[in-house]
Amino acid sequence: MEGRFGRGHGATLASLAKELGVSRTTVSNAYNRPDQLSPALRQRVMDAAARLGYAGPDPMARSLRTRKAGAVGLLLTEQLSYAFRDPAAIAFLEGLTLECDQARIGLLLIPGSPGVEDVMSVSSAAVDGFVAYSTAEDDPHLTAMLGRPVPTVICDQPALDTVDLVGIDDRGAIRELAGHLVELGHRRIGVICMRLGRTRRDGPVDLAQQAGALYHVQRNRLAGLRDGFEAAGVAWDRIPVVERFDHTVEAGASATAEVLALDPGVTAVVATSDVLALGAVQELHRRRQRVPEDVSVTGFDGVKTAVDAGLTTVAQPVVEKGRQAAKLLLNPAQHEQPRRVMLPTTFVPGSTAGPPRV
Amino acid sequence: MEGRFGRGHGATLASLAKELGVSRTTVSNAYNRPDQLSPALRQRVMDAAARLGYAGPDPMARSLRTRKAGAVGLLLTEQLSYAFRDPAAIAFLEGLTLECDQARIGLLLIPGSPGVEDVMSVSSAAVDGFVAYSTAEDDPHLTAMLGRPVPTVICDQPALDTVDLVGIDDRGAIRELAGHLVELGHRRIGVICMRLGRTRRDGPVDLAQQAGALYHVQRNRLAGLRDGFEAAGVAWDRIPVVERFDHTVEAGASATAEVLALDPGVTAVVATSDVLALGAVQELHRRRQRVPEDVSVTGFDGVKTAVDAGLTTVAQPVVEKGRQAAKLLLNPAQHEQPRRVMLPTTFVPGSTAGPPRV
DNA sequence: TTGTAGGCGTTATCAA
DNA sequence: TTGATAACGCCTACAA
Repeated sequence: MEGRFGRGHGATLASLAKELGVSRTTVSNAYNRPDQLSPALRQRVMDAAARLGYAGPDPMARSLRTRKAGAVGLLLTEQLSYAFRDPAAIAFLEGLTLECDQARIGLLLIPGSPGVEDVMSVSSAAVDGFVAYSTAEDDPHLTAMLGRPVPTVICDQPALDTVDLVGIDDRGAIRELAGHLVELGHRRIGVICMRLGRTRRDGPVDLAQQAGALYHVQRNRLAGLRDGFEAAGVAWDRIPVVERFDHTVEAGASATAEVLALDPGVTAVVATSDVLALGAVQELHRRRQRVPEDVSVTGFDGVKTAVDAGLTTVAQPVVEKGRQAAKLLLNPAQHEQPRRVMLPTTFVPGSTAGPPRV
Repeated sequence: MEGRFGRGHGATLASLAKELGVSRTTVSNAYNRPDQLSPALRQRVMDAAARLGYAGPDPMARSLRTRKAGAVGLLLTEQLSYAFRDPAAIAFLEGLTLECDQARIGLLLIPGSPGVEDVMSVSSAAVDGFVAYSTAEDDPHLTAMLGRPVPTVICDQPALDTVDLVGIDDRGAIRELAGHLVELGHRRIGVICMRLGRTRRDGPVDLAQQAGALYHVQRNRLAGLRDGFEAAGVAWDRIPVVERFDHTVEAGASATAEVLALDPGVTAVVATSDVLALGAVQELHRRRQRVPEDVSVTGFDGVKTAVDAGLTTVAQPVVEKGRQAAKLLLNPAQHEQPRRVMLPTTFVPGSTAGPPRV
């Protein structure tokens, strides 16, 4: 990736200055402080620049000198392309960029998949700050990011007591959903959840695995469900909980199949995300089961396609999470106290949860 | 955005070297060429780094020295947040990031709205190359980008004979669609299109404005429609063409209302994008018109929601456009000849185009 | 295996 | 209004 059709290859601020017989300061000022210069001289500089194919101060040199990159980094800890497939991630990015636009700063998407141990992409990212979106507690990219001497904000997870956080009350929100199912009369349910750790694992998870999940959001959602169902006297350790590493509709469908194999008598399938829930509905329909007459289904997130499809779920303000994260980053903390922005969630009744079949 | 909770603020490669009583080279090697170092010494370096809070070589200084940023820039010439609202842009980004992931390089989203004349965000972006996505021919951001001495690829528009391009045959593709409508019997149609220039304008456009459009894609699509309809003996200058600056479903709806006011007798509304077409369908339904029984509607792009809704349209491989753009950028041209990657389009019959009402 | 030294291209400070 | 000088923090021949 070098050169291009022989255009402006070598001119620098210094070479321009020499050509014009002025100092480098003058050329620099022509670009950065037009008012510190006679218009005539400035024009001479600009003309010469055009003639020599000088496109202005080199961004890297400038960044080194000013200690500013003019960009913030987004750490996803997932294939970058995932961000454009997952509706919640897309909405989060929309919120983030809303603020970036306003502040006129760039957003650098930093590559780094869960399996990759190489954190060079993080340690060598030229940014003025980082936002980490929903990473595992033990992710090396996260560690690398926290090591960098720039402000940092975490969205969703993990909650660390040295870093600003934007999130929601996952545990409380899903507990409410559980309460709703309990009130409808459900006592025999199945749960499908997103990945609990960074290594691929698919299948049923026991209590220890639930408690040890390094994705705090999932851990909290499972804990919230447990809160809700145990309050109604349902033994949590008898509820099948099936994990999926991939967060796709297909994964939700196959997880549902697995839940039904584990307990064919469930009257409700609770998913910890809308995407998985959509898969559950799909699998149930494939089996000629009606939703919610035969089996109820609930999700989490409130993504548009799910809400449009009538899913019973909990909506969280994802775009707003992005905005708040950017705002925290752009207005760094004054005190030593890390800041917490907890956003409200809303129960979405939908039409996929009803009384259990009798 | 300075500092954070007093963590590692000052350590540099040089200070680390002094602390350890070794040369800067040694410390540098510890990070960049571990094999050029005795494991013991390397460990000493890393330990000292951890102790002093040194997070590794400064990215900006490294970039300056190596002349590599480890990122490519994406120029949208639109609010950044737009990229996460427009389905086609999202798909393009997915394609782009698919390749970025593989190459382990970052993607820098560069702010710059159509109205903004300040191109600092472009001239000071620390990137190894640029992809410009569908910009106006006269956009100053584009000019600034082309001035930078790094490789560049343009997607969709404008077609410049000095720059690599990825695109489709807009004119031919939509001509086919026009032919389809002609065959069905449509002779009286209305057209709604996206913005033709960088300044806000909404309303009917005349022939001169069509020909002068600085967004080549729109110009070509209108030309393709003209080709198709004139071939059937329809006088193009009698066809109402309504422009909308905003690319939203609402804009499509209001443009449709305007078309219908201009010619209440149209039997088909042709939109130059699916998003606008969706708005057309919406507006027609609001008016209790059946689609396609009363009025036919066609789109362009083949975005998922539109295809799912049964829209008659032309599908283009948007994700693939992103991949190809990234590939061109990552494998720079060997010759002086600019490269052209023209991707195939597919006619999607859908169910929103039928014979005209009699 | 380790050290020396020059320079990447710019901006900040201070003086003229 | 303009110029001289000193960093910014690092990489990399080259030498030892």
